[in-house]
Amino acid sequence: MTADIKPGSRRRGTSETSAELPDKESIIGYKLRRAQLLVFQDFIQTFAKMKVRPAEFSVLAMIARTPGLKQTEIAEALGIKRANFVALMDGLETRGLADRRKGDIDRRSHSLHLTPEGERFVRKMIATWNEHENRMIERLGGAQDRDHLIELLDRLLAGEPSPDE
Amino acid sequence: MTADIKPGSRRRGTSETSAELPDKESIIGYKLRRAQLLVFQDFIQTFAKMKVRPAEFSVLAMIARTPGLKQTEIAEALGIKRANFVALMDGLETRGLADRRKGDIDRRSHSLHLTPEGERFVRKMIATWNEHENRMIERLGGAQDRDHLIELLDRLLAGEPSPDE
DNA sequence: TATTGTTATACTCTATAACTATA
DNA sequence: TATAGTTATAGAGTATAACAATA
Repeated sequence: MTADIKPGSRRRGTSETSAELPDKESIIGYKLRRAQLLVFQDFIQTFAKMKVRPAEFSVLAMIARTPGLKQTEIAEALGIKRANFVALMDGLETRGLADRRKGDIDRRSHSLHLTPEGERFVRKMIATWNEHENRMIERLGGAQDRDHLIELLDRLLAGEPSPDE
Repeated sequence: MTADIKPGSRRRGTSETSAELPDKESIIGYKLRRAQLLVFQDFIQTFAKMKVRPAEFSVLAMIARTPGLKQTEIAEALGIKRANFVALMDGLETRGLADRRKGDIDRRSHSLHLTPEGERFVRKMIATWNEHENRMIERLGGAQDRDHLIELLDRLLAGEPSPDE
């Protein structure tokens, strides 16, 4: 259960095994949190005019990609508790962007779809999103670096269940 | 102001300029959030027995590295609003780990120090932290990959002011 | 009995305004 | 007048328990 870190890589990082005081600049979780905050802040500013928050964006994008999924399926896939999903979906429905349809076979479930207005809204949303995402890719140094970052983050996430109930 | 992404890197990522529906698996902010949540969850579990949360850890580590800093200096460096720092510091003081000393020159300010018990606590804390951090480094593939991840995150953060008031 | 969606609720983080004591 | 620390408070985001309708 000991770490067993690969050797020959101490060019710049801090100690792995000693009792050295950690510097926040080399702590994975700290840097991850700061970077995530920055990216979300850019996202929120970019989408302020459209009144779309990150969670709403991910729900709309997922309904657009795969219409007809059940509420619980979408909530689970995005790591949102189904209890908290209700108010989020209420908002999208009130704004006329998406709607719930009673399932034919299982009448407990709701399948989710975009309204025609929701379809139009999502098209504008994607354009705005490209603007934001390209800005982040530029900061990273290009799409290749983006791919590399995603790969490293996937390694952290590998084999983990969705953080849902 | 258009993106101007480096060419020749479309091996795996999704489109940068079209109106394609984004897949959550290739969205920087989404992956960043999930990875950060996972790392913090591991941190919280690892430190459950010591009753130390991430913010408390970073404050204790910073006081240990640089004793005598003012409250506001530490709060700002860690991206914590000074109003929210008060309760956090109250907790550390109540537990006998750190204390505030009235500044000699400027008697409005408080300089922060560890108590002797705080020093002992921090030593145990660092050992526990190494356990957690090594687990994360292992997941990434080694210290070199950790360094690479930190570098990519630093690019996102480059030139940004601390997200403080 | 179990599951889907729902309500109510609570707890943590974060954000802002206003106060006090010093400067 | 401005600053350091503080208080109070409000808003997100997230977590759990329990209920009604349906399976």
